[in-house]
Amino acid sequence: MAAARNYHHGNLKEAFLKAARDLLERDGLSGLSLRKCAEKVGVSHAAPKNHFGNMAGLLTAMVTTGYAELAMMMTADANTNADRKRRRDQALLGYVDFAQANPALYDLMFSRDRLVQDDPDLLQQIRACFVILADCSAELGWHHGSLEDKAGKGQIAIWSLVHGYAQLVTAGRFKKDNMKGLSILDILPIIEQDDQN
Amino acid sequence: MAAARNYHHGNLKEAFLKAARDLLERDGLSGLSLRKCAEKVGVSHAAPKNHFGNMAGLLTAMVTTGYAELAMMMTADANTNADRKRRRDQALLGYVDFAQANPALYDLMFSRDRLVQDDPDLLQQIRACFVILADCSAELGWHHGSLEDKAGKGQIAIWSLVHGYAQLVTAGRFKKDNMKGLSILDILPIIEQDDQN
DNA sequence: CAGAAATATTGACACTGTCAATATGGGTAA
DNA sequence: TTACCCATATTGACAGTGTCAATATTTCTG
Repeated sequence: MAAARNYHHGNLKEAFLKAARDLLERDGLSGLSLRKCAEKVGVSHAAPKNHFGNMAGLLTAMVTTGYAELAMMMTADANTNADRKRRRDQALLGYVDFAQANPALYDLMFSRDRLVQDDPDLLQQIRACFVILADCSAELGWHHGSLEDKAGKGQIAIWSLVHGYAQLVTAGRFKKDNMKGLSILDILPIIEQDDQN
Repeated sequence: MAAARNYHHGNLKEAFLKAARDLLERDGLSGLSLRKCAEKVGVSHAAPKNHFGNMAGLLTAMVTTGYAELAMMMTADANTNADRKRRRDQALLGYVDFAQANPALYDLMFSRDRLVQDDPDLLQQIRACFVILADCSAELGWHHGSLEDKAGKGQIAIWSLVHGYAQLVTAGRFKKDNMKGLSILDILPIIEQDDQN
């Protein structure tokens, strides 16, 4: 066997990640500590250092797995042969689903604080999510500007919209009356420029 | 004089808020502590308790002033008689300007962790910002859905877009090549539904 | 089987938020 | 003025935190 049940504990790294994620969603980021993770897993308080270096390393590793899961949620049952609009809808719905299922982790994923921002694995997973969103935005309408800007601006727009929506919804910023039966797909088409004013 | 130079220190509460904000933007949220604030102001380490109760109280008060400033930035040089489109543009630009000028505070303002979410003053300031954005979204185009949904969905859409854009920009998530000379006003009009696909 | 390397533990340190007990000073009424 | 009360500030203590150096233990390798 390659990486299972080796050494003393056997896959302690993944055990830490799981414990940390449980604590994060249960008690919030301020309720998460390395020592609680260690106790939950059943090892000494300094054990995490061997696997993550420090707290920022643990959080970065956890966030990296979060982006990987986010990418999976966006492409879950997406038949590659399906038309792009269908893939786009699936990606946006999956994006919001992920945020609602993992609100504390989602917040941390967009925090500038406490993460190793230039971690190569993290950057790679972020880029993978960006690629999926870029595919979504390829057929977005475009009123002004040159054609070559289309892709770049479309990516910025759709990521801004879905990220803002996801975070504001999970933060409870919108009144529930306004949200009845509403989804990100209902919000997507309503922003456009009103030229005759 | 009413509230200046009273008691021992004189306006210690505002001194704490200013010190906390300096530390927040300089060292990030994880580098901010009550004891550092107290030392910076020149009082004992337990002094903040009298004014804010605890750390969450201090952060909540700071965030509340942040929302007040955000509202001011959105309505800064907005002539009430100006047409709505002009006021909308000013509000969106002011919104992004605020986020870029106070990135750490802006992040904290949308954090579910470490704040007293049901603080009345905080809720009031958030609502004030929402009202301004609601005014902005009143003339947004609307392709589908009934008229009575217009206002609610428009508010959700525009707040989602500008919040997502502001946070992703301040987090450095967009490549600088794509952002050259771009503003939120360039992003606003590009999202619409493509019906013929 | 022995040495090396990876992994885990122990003990310590400085720092943190919070609290109870105490001290200090301004405001107010006699 | 004097005496009192109350808001405000200080002190000292405590449990909890991340981090590190030193040490111990287990696994891998030759």
